[in-house]
Amino acid sequence: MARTQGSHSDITGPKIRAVALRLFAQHGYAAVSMRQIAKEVGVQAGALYNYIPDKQSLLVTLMETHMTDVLAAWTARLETLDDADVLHRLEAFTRFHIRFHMERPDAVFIAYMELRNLTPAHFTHIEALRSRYENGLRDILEEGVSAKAFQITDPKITTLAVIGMLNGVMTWYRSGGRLSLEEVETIYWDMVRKAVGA
Amino acid sequence: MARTQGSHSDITGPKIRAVALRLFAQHGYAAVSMRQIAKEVGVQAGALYNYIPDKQSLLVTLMETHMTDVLAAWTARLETLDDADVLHRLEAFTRFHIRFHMERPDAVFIAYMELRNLTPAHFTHIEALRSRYENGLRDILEEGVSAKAFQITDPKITTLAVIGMLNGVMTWYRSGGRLSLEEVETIYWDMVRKAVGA
DNA sequence: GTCTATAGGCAGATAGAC
DNA sequence: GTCTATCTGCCTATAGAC
Repeated sequence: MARTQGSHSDITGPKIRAVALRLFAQHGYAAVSMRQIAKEVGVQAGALYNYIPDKQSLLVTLMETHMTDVLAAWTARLETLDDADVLHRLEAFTRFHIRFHMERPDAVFIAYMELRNLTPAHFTHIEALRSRYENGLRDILEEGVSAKAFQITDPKITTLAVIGMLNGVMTWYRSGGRLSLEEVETIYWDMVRKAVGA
Repeated sequence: MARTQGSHSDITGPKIRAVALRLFAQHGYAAVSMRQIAKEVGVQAGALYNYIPDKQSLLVTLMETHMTDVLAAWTARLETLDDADVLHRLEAFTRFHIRFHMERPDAVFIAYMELRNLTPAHFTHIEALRSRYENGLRDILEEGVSAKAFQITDPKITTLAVIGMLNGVMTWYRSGGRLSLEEVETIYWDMVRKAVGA
């Protein structure tokens, strides 16, 4: 049979990751076959193995990329706020978290839901990245407690509670609904501010 | 070959559901085979089909059972509080939600994570049950607003934010840690109370 | 770098014996 | 009600041609 497509393709690698991100989020890692990914990329299944050693590595790459992206983006945002007081930094984190995560719902979903499909070593690695990000919020809360700007009994738990609350947005918000994302941010910021006693 | 086990077993049905609940939560619906379930139940794969028409029905049954259990338990709890004021009802919901869900982490995880594996009809059914439960919280919040006991700009969103915050407990709390569940409940109740402006 | 073809194995579900 | 055996089909990953 004649080959159906020629070689050449510097974009096949990124395309594989983009397709996998969408399919893994939609159906779950275990439910997606390499053949499905290949079909949507537009190559045969065997060709995928020129870009990835195996299916699991593809998943790890997607999760790692997402976590380092979040970290880098928040670090960059924080640098623009060096002189801001602790309340403004908390507001910045709240709005940043909602907006950044709403822009990549597939990556967010995968980074949380597919942790159980990682080997222990990969799991530890990904969770370390997540901790570094969450510590960004914890640092703000602890500074607010020291400065007596916040009334918090347990900054570690408050960190987890706030992150949990903000993550909830991803489960229900759809653009084109009753509220703009800006309005949702403001409502959540109001709740976060009150919850920390500021 | 001789059969390895005799017939009779009124407990095989419940056992199948218990095993499936654990395995689906641990590895994900798509990653668990009927043979795996059968092995842990102690029967051959074919025998499972005396109890369930197919794999998907098993998943639906688990999710439906969980949702009706939550609804029934909260309804029962609410009936013991008929004369309580709105602040006490909100506290009761907060503590109930954390405690009830922490007692069945597997069912909670499945009921949230495996929604994408449902047919549209099943999805609608399960989501309707979830809405009925969440409306229990929304009713409290709206009553609190009417009574001017809470300062909330948007009860619908506050409902989702509070549920999201409380659900976060399931992702990190492990018994035997630094805090008892009672203490965690109290910390979260403190945040919920402040967040609604009570 | 992509193709075709295939190895080797496991999947969900069913049939018929007991 | 459970067994064994099996149908049919898809899975991941690799080999070798071009």
